Amino acid sequence: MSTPPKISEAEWEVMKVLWKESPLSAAQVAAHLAEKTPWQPKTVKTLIDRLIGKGAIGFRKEGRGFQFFPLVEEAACIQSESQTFLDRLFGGALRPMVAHMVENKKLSGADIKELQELLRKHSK
Amino acid sequence: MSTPPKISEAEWEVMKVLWKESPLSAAQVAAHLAEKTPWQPKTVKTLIDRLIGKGAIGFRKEGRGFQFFPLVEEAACIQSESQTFLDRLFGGALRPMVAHMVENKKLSGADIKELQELLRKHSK
DNA sequence: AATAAAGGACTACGAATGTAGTCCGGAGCA
DNA sequence: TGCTCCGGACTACATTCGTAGTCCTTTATT
Repeated sequence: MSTPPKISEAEWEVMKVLWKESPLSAAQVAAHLAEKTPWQPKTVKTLIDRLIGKGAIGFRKEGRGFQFFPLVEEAACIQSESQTFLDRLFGGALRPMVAHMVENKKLSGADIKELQELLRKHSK
Repeated sequence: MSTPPKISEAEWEVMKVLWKESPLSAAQVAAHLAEKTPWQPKTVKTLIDRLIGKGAIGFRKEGRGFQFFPLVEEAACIQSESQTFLDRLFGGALRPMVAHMVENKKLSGADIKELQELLRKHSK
């Protein structure tokens, strides 16, 4: 898979809806987002159009309208966004970031155990 | 200091220079950035102007020119950027992000030890 | 069949961003 | 003392983003 396109903040919300459930019509996506945001259906449609332009989602004619679905994987997008973010704030250094986050966000005991497990596996 | 202003990607580079060493003249900042980026001095000056407008840096007249210095702390900026980022990509959940990063970025043994230490302290 | 409703295509428009350029005033040089 | 050059102030301009609106066509309804 090629590099995922740059997805803006608002567009990301659309992608999250489609990653959770697809294909969906524009109206359905708008309905999902209406629960979380104050966006008008037209706004959502614009975001969808732009995502199509970026190659992030695809569509097919289905009955009276179109159905939209992701063309890029969530994991790949997270990957590239995380990379950009890390480079920007920490020059790529993960440790100070995790330190910061561990201190400011609470983690469940299970989360911590999983992280410790991850670290143990990678410490060799 | 109140909430740090929103600092764009290019502006962030300027801040990093000033956090490392300040006060500096515009020309000095431009010189530092010239090593890392292809930006013209005028471009750097524009970024500095915008950062002043946002209240992120301050200045004082010093001899023939101005000296610039940060008004916001690096830690505070990192804090707020990290939060935005986490909310956007992970709905605020730290674990999947760290998992992703641990698997994709290599950490030094010392980094891992420090992280484990951090987690241990927070696991209670 | 005429009309109303639903959805897609195209247009809008201001703020932020990346990336400079122009013009002007003061400091130093000839 | 006039000219030149550095740095500061203001201006420029294409893109992207957020946030919609308008208009046209296709479909369902009476």
